Amino acid sequence: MFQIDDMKNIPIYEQVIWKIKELCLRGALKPGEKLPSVRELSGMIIANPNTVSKAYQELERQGVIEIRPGKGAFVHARPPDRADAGKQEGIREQLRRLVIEAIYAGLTLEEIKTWLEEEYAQLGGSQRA
Amino acid sequence: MFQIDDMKNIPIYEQVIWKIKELCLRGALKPGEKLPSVRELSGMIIANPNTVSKAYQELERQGVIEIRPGKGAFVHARPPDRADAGKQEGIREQLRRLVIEAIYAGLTLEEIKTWLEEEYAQLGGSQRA
Amino acid sequence: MFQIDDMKNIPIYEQVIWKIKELCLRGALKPGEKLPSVRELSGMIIANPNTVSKAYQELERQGVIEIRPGKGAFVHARPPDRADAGKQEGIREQLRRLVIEAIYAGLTLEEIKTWLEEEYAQLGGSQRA
Amino acid sequence: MFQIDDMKNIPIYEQVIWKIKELCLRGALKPGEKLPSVRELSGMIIANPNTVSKAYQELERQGVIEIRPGKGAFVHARPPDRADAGKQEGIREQLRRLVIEAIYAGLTLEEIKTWLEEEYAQLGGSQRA
DNA sequence: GTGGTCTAGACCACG
DNA sequence: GTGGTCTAGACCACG
Repeated sequence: MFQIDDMKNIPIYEQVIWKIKELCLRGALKPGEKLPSVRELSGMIIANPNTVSKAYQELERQGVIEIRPGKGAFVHARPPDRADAGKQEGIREQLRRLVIEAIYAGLTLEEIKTWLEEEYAQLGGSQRA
Repeated sequence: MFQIDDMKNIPIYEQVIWKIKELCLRGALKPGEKLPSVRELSGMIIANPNTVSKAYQELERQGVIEIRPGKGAFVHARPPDRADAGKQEGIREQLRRLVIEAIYAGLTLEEIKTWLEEEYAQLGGSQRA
Repeated sequence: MFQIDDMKNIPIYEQVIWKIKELCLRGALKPGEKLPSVRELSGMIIANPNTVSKAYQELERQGVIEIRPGKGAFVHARPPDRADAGKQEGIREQLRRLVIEAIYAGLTLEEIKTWLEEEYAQLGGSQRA
Repeated sequence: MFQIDDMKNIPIYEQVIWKIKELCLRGALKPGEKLPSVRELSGMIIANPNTVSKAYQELERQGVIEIRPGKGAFVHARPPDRADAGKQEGIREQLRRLVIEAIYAGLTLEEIKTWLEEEYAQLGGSQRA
């Protein structure tokens, strides 16, 4: 569930951030639910508690979770649906680079679109749109 | 043309790589065409020659350009259409993360798809697909 | 009356201390009046009795209340008007930091002064000054 | 200049944040100016580089400085003058607590106002208002 | 038991 | 030389 693949050059704390966001979107982690403690999770993924703590703090800053010191970390109740213009532009920039790489990898527009739909569906996007 | 914005924490050499790939895909740089020399380009974008050199070497490794020692760097004739399974999986992984961020930024599937199509079209993808 | 909002990371026992001091200053708690027992108050605000007990002990240390073992806690008769030099310096330090944050938040001197006057008035400061 | 007094219970990294903000407001650090490197500053104040780094990253997040990895940290060019409603409410809350403490320390409204004006003036607030 | 802070020290990418 | 990441481990406040 919290299995982290040590991917190539992607910082562990970012992988933790993405994994938890993914679990929240899939509904595997529900609003109000308690996350594993910093120590528990660091033990599970064999990482340093500081690394996990850094991920949790960034997740709180992004409004995904809420940290109650001494109590633990909890999935934030209010769903994240703000439309941040700056963030959206950053995502478009990422998309631009992804398309460049995709074309060089021999992928067609249709293939990418299919993947996109699959990933969106797996993240429960259909419930939102 | 080779204008590099020092974007948020993206290494300059990666920006150079993407920019040259983009220009190749758009047809602004044609197969066989000579690229600016390392010194010329580093002067244009006010970057360290080592940085540009690193970008060129990576571009050659990826088969995008060819470096002929003493002659310069040239856009590779062979069009980029190989299907690298490992690379494709990496792209899918990128796409997964992009979708997670997009949902948290309040974007719908349709919006992302529209962007995808626009970016693909701008890179001359229609000629390939 | 003793409603405690679990504010952003401010320890509950400190919130209790401030709330009781505020009620004393406003006159809602009068000199000699009996405070709720530790158990009563911890029940009201849904907090650990240890937490409330810690707040009461700190309030006694500061001379705000008096704890008579077996009898309960009472608002201290002696009004709080001693001039503690060390404490005043600490307050000035707090003020310095507050002003820094206020300027960065776009507040003007006049706005802060107005707030200051309002807060002072609400705490019955006019009776003293 | 970067002297940090190890105050009672205030985290070192927060003290660094305040000190740098103060220096920026006073004009001792000018827009575009380079801050000491993480290692330099950590040596100056006898703290761990990680602690200074944490302060710098928070300062960047707040828009006070800009970190260019490999280059250093620089005072942000655009002045911070956004009016964040949430932040302003937090400041008012701080002010409320400060007034409570001030009254218990025997300070009058006039004394606090005078301090406020002095601190504001020292931070170059007159240039803004 | 929980998260927060901090140290000491290592290695790495970028330029 | 610079900041970024990470580990190992310590101590502390809160409840």
